[in-house]
Amino acid sequence: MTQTTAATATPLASAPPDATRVAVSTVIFTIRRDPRTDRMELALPLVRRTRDPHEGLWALPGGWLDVAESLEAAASRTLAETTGLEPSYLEQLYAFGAVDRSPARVVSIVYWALIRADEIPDAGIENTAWFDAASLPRLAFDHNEIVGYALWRLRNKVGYSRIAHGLLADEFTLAELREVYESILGRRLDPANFRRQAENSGTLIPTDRFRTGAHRPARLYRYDQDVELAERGPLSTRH
Amino acid sequence: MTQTTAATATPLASAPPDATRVAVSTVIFTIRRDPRTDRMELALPLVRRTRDPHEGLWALPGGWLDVAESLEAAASRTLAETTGLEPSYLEQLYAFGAVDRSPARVVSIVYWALIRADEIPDAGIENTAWFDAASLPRLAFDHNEIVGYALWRLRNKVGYSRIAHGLLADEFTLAELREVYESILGRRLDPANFRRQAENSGTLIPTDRFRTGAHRPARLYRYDQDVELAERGPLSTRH
DNA sequence: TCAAAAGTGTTCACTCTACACCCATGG
DNA sequence: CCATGGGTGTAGAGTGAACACTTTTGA
Repeated sequence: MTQTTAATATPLASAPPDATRVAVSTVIFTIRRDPRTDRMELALPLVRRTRDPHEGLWALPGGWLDVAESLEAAASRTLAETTGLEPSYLEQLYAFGAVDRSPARVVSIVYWALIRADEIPDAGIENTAWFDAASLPRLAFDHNEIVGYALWRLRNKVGYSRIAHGLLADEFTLAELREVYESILGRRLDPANFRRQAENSGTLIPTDRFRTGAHRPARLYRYDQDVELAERGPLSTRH
Repeated sequence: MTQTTAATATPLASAPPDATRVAVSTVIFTIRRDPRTDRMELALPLVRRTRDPHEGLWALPGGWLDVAESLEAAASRTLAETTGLEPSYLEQLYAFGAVDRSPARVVSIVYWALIRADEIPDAGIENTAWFDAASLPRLAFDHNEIVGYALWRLRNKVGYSRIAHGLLADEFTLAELREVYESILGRRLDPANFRRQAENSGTLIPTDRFRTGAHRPARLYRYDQDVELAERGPLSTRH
């Protein structure tokens, strides 16, 4: 089972033939209100491929790893280059390295990220579009599988950490926070019990401000910055 | 920030100059009884480096990724080549890719594994030795950090999954299982409560056999194979 | 018969869940 | 004043920690 040695002309400028190349991709979620159902839903940006493998299909934003940059730096850079986004949360997801996942041998280090809706530039970028995470088209390479895993991790992690933070503005009501959890977990949560859990988590700071609307005003909360740092695993040296 | 084009002569046989290379390493734990303290402890095999970067220091078993093998296959192969071990549990840990973690640019996909003491070949392998996971010497590259992260993951995962299985023989007493948990978590567990939790987990099958010893014989248990499969995440296509 | 591990029972504190209920606001 | 979401109270089920207690064996 050896790799073909035909020196095909590839558009990958400095790629040595016959070598394994390292790519970096990012699954980046935001949350938005579906105007039709009026429900919050997870969305992610995809980039339309303009070159040969899977040309025309949508793919995760990403690019090649530079020799002089770390994996996380590469994820940030390629994400910004393809989508213009600079997420507030970025974490390594998994390294995908099946031999047949691309015509050439590519190992992809995939990151996943969260971004607040207000951090998304208004001006769309050429060949980039946002999709409902629950109903994606067929994507290039193994990217459907990758998004599925990212969703699994997001749902998992929301259960024991405060990552919902990455999807909300600085101040938010408990109902807004609950809506984030509901759309990630895909089920309704009891407002009364959610409130108690959130208040007892020790990570929320009530403010003196209220969100006024059609009904009784709701208190605005902030996340406790101090808790933020303690929560990360042993690998997080960033920030 | 462009790539340097100097063609340096490197000892890495088929390495294209100036490219990022992909390595695979494995942190593989077993459990053994420390003859001095009579306590169970986690141990892992290390390989003494015989070449230039960090020659003489101990390092994790591993090697280069082959162009025609998957990441997991490479982890299994390099582990077998350097230590002769074939673990019963193998899972991807993390991809390490800091620019300065090696003189050359190397991205390491690190796996972690568990192996039962009875699966370890008696005959030691040249340049390989087992170390107490709690008191390691200074290792080559960033391998101390990697082992630390693997320990963190192991402790984490033992809380919500049944991986302790990978460290025990087919049949075991609850006291043996408890000792595994105690050595992983680093603290004593109440035998009575541990028994109830284990029995109520639905993953243990009591046998009719008993382990006889100095005192009252203890019932032997097996793990339920059916539960095994359901427990894995969405990525596990193996087996 | 005694030490020690195997195994059982009970209590307390805490958490999750369901759901009844009161409060405050805009219309 | 009333519909609606904000916010509180409370009772039941379930779980984990602590620990007293009984059972069974080898020495």
